[in-house]
Amino acid sequence: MSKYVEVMVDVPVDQVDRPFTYKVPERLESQIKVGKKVVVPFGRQRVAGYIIGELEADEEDFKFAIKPINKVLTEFTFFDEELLELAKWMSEYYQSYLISSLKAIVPSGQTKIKTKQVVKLAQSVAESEKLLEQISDRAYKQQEVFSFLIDNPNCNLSNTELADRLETTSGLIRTLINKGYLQYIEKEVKRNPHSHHNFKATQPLAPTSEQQVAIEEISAALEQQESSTILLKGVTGSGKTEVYLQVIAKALEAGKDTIVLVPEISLTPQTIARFKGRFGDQVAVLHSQLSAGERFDEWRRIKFADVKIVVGARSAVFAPFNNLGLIIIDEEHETSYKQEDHPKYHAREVAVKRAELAGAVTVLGTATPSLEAYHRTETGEYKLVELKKRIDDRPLPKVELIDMREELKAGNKTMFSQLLQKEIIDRLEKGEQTMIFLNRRGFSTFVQCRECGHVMKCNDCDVSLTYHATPNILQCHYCDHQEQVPNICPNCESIYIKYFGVGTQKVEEGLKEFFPEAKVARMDVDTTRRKGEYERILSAFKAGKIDILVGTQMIAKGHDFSNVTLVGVITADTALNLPDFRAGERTFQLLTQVAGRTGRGDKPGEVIIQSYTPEHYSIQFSKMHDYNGFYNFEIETRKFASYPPFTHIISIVVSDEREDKVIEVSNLLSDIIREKLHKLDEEGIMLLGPVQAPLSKVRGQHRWQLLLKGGDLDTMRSINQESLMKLNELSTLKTIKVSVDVDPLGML
DNA sequence: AGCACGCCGACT
DNA sequence: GTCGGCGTGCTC
Repeated sequence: MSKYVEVMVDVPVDQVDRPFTYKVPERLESQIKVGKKVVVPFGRQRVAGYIIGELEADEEDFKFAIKPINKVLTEFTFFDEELLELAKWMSEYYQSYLISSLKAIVPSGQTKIKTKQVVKLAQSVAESEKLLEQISDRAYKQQEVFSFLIDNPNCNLSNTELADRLETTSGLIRTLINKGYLQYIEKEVKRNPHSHHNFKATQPLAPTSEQQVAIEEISAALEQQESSTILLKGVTGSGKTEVYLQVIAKALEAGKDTIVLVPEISLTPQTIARFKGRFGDQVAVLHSQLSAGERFDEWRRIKFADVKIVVGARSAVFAPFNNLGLIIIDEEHETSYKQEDHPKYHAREVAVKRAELAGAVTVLGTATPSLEAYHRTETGEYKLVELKKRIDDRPLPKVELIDMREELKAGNKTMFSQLLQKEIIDRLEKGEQTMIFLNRRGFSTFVQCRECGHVMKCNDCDVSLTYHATPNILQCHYCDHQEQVPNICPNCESIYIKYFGVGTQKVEEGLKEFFPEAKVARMDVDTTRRKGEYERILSAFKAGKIDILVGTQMIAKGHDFSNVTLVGVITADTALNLPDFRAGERTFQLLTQVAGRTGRGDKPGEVIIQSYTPEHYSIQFSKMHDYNGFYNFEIETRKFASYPPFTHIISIVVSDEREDKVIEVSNLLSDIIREKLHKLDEEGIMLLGPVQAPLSKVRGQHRWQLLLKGGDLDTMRSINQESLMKLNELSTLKTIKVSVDVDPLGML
């Protein structure tokens, strides 16, 4: 009997999405463990892989020759059995390769431990003291360096650092090393991205009675020692974060670790400060701006050091804790929790699964639960805990709806309604602040020839180009392609080219024109691309150096500005016209979040929503701050049309540069699936399409789409998988890309 | 994904 | 006569 391992090789293709068995050479036996990264011979090459299983066997047990692994790359493991289990679940649920799921779990990029050469005594302190006397008094600098190290044997200084400190040269220290008095030792250094930050320590606040109830409910769940999920539905400004902080403290008391997920966009220094302020060094932060090395260091702190809490975006759900007790997902409804590339997982679903494996509690916090989450409180899957009141009983802001069609009829051709103008002036006079929200960046959303109607479009994507006034170009928001603004229509050579639609740049310009005395700033991807810019704008706003802040989604998230008493929404309907069954939900959530930015101080807030379809239920219910009204309406629509949460959707997108091939493959695949559905007599599962995808071309890739819709996800998945296998057998067009998304969030 | 094997067109 | 086109198949 000898030792063998099962290895997933780092080759993400269909044919090798299964473990391969390797022999463990005797010299490596002690290093073998599930979760370690290894190098193995694979065909004629060598590839990296992860150990996912160990076994004892005889050579004769195998029908084929077994090769030995070449190398074990790390002393530590990248995942334990629990995370491996989670990866397997993810691969199955989201139909992705196991190696892809493993790579999603493991820290990406650099996984080298950074070391530096530090200068140490070559002998013990006592012996060194004797040696010191041998150094001639003429070499007084050498004596000085040597005695410094005798006095401070535990300092970790490199040659140059030591030379700096003692005002000498690295050559002198090298002499001491050559004489055998000192030596170099490799020492690990940890990058600490927050070392320069000082976080002000905070104490728990006295909870309101509602917060107290929520804390008790969650604490009770924590004590139960079994997995459960709680939806914490709290209106904006109701103090959800304080509830998080206090239940984390409970988890800490019980010796359990906590993962806090926040949307990427909310992972700001202020957010981090709230957690570090309460729990100090027990908090690690994982965010996308960390370099690969910093990220790896934080990962190691979580795995090996005494970190108990992780705050991070989506992928922090894989934080390598082994005593997980609590997972908090803030703003549970946020779409950024869905991973865009394979495995296309949703962090909420992964969190609930991980909690199940670990016996932990998941808390989903939001003012506007996703239909999925709220529906599960009705089915009893999740427990519902509510915070209905704002802190200090502050009222929710008054919401005014403006019908922009009426404004136009009344002769107002500007993008600001009469009321919005009046209220902005009022705020400027009172020295209070205004936020103006718009979901489109750029200046104009499209550019059209008035003569022939030609719209300037991106060559590689099926979208119109957005005009950006600075730096005066047309830009594609899907592929970042830029081109010059034409003087004449490329189609009919007319000179009558007009800019339509409103973007943040245009709003900013408009505000400066209307209110020349006001200080106006804009915050969107374009103005915050440079590092630190985001922070700078927000702190200037907070400090009152800006009267009116214009922005996209970015300004809608979680910020707490007590002097903001007016929020304007330029057009509420931009998302409503998208071909997406979640359009209403998106709009309701967005308007509610935006409205929540005001009235957070002592002064009451006001919201003005401009719309061309103010009668739409999403807009009406958000005006009333009526989540339940919205939910009841929306859930009926979903039920009627068989949409999630009553069904699951699997989206299959076929793409290639050659549209005819895309259509051919789509049709073939649809025939295969339809035949299977027919044979299985699966009436509960529908196949829609193939149709040209709503976003029919991206980066030169034509896209056609098929949708499987039904209640039985397991069956849908197996039909899908078998069909794709069959497609692979039948089709000669194996280079055409087919991408599967289980539970897609958007239809685009 | 790589990489080799394998069977048909234009060239040192 | 070969060099090389990319179709097909395999990787413990």
